[in-house]
Amino acid sequence: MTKVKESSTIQLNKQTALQLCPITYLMEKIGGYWKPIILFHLLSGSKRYSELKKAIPHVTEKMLVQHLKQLESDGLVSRVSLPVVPPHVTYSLSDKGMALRPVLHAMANWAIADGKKMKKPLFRTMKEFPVK
Amino acid sequence: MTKVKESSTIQLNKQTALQLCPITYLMEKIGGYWKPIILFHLLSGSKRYSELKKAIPHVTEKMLVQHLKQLESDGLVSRVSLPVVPPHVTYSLSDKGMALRPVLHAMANWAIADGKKMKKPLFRTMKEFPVK
DNA sequence: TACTTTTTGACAAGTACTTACCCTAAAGTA
DNA sequence: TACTTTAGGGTAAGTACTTGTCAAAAAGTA
Repeated sequence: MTKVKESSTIQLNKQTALQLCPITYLMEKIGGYWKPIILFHLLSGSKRYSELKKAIPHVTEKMLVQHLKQLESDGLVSRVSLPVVPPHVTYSLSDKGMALRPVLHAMANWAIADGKKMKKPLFRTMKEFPVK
Repeated sequence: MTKVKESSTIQLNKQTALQLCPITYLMEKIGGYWKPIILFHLLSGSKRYSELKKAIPHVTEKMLVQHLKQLESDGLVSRVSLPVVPPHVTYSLSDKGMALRPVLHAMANWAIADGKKMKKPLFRTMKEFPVK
């Protein structure tokens, strides 16, 4: 990940904000565009790197790897690498990551409900997105 | 908001991704660092611009205004401006925004649970964050 | 031998996000 | 008169995010 200037104003203020706003705390962990999407796809079970790439077609490999690394170092995702050639790496949600299930479900439900209002509904039911 | 190059690869791919992944759909609406934080603060009732600024001390005015505008144009937030001097503007959640309550609650609950594991818990209970 | 497969790493370049600083309007107050 | 208040707008500059392209490693297959 790109290094962040530690001394900037926000960085300092964030210290206190983290202790005041739970959402701010969560955004530090899974904020950004890709992380929730990645976590959601892992909700249905562990996936190989290439499976994730297929499941999230519009993410670049760069982003996928980068965010998986961050998620791993934040303890939300477990990485298992088999020492074979070609490489075989699987990612899955850790217990801590699994604790995000209600959040991801709430997100998906909102999207499904909101998407249904359109002429051509985007999604039908939550069943389309099986959970392990 | 800064204009987005419509012809980029992701933009095109997003079209299809939106119809496949509900989380992607939601991230298009409230993705990013600040929006969930703003929405969370509006959960406890409508707020004046200056109240929001106080409640979220580390956001710059630029960001606050920009995201409020986007949230308004996405129909999640209502803006009421009284034609007085000095200006008096209040923001509140629309019905559509209110529908995000379960999402925001799930987020807050996760943060509270996760924060409790630390030596010095970040938050105590959800009661600290009253909801209208 | 040449090509394929899988999971990345390195680097350069472009795009988006965020900040910092200065400015306004018009009434009320000192 | 001078200063304060509120809700932003404008511009420039810095920082972070994202992409695109090139490359490796080592076994298996044509």
